[in-house]
Amino acid sequence: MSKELGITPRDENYSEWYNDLVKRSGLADNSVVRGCMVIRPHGYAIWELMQRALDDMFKATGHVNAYFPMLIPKSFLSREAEHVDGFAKECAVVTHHRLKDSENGVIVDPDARLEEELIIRPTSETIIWNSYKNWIQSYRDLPLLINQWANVMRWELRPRLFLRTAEFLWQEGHTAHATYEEAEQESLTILDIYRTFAEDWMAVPVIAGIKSDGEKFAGADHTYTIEAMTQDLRAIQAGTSHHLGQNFAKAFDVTFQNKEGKLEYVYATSWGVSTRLIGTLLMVHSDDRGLVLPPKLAPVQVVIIPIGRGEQREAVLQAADQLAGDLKAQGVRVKVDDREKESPGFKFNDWELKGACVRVEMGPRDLEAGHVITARRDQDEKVNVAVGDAAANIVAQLAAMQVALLDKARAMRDANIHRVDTWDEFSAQFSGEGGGGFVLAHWDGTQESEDRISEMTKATIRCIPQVPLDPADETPGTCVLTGAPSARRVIFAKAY
RNA sequence: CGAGGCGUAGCGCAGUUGGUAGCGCGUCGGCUUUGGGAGCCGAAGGUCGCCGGUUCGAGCCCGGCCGCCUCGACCA
Repeated sequence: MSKELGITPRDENYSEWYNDLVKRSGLADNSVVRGCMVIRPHGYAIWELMQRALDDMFKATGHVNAYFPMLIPKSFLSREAEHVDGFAKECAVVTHHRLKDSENGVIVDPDARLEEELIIRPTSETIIWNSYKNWIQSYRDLPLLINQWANVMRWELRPRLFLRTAEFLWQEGHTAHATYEEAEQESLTILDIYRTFAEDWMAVPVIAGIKSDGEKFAGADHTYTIEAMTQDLRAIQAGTSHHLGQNFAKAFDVTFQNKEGKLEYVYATSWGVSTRLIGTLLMVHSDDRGLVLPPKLAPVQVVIIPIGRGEQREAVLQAADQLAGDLKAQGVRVKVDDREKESPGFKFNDWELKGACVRVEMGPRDLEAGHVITARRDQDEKVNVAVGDAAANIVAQLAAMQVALLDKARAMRDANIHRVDTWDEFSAQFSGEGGGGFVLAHWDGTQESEDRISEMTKATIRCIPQVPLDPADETPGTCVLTGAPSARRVIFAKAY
């Protein structure tokens, strides 16, 4: 059946499954430009739902939105040494501002070379801090809590739809604070928003923690992250929140006068989540029949499929519209699929592919019996529901599904977290084709060990959990590679 | 940037020894049909990735180029 639907089964080839899923479900296409993607309406609708939920949470914690330009003077990138190192290899550069005709078609006009080349933002710290310099003079100007929704470009050599594209959509928060502690609090507040969003909206369980120095953001003092596990048992970084210390304030000379009248450099944070969240959502919940979306982020939560022709059709459609109206009144995103050309069977498959959470089948036989048939996307059974109870019942099913998806994903993840104490066990866990799950192991804290481990096993340190998964994980031990002392276990995994 | 694979109708693919370009799905028209991708009849649809070579003749052989996908090194 899956073959007919054009989706490669997961256990046959997981990455092909993912590509098929994205394309067949109508979320996105590859662009003619390598690495870029066309986000189609169904995919963009998911992004809009994500944006709304996150934006509300940012606003509720005192943030405001603004917009900064996409083009950044090349010189800005090199102000912060680590920052330029981190991004130099993947920047697109604007060099000219005019085209002209020639025999071979349109060409770049060599006379229109820019005096200073411009970088298409890979992230906006530099252009934003250049503005903050002008906006901040006094402690009264702080904190400055700004977010922007934007596109950015990182010239990826190996793109994957939603997971890693050259251009992607995201939000990036950039805040300025009077003290280190306040900036720390901000970065943790955001980390908690991300964790809450992942779990309560995406139904994706995540482990919040801090990145090792080797994995932190280029230019950050330290980086917090939320890490999820995909169905092929790899880790995926779903969001990051950085404490930038005074690095960017120093690079852009942003100082403020404190209450004592003394000049100080401000403290900064930056934080972001991207359209990668959509890829994460797919990787965690979807199956061989298509999208499985958590109700809170499903563009179509309920689809009603009227069955019957001729005289029957009119009555069925009327009943369908009635139910749709009842559901809409309760804030449910519902669609009546009244296409005449397609058969009911086609529609069942089509909406399973597109990830409608609850399907309602409604035909003459049901109307006569005074019920409708419902089917939850994450379950196999069909359930009869009395017409009078249908709206309330379906609303309850959506709520139950939201919870069930999180529970299922958490059970899957927890079953694939391993505690390992010897190098043999460790390397065995990551050998072979599988992702290997999350491995909690002791690490001596050195960059050298981190690099050697990733070289040998392809597994990297995903994070040091903020709260230990088990209190015993913070019992000192010895490094799984070197045997040197270690304060706590950290999470290793192969990552997207 | 390294290794492999693939470019033929909108999509998915076949194309034998070099001999007039095919199949399925979709599309369009007609009839019939609606409870898990319905049926029959008919029709439209092609720069065989591009350039060159071999040949009487190239989708097929040879050379070059371009693009895409998968896997590695780098990354949200």
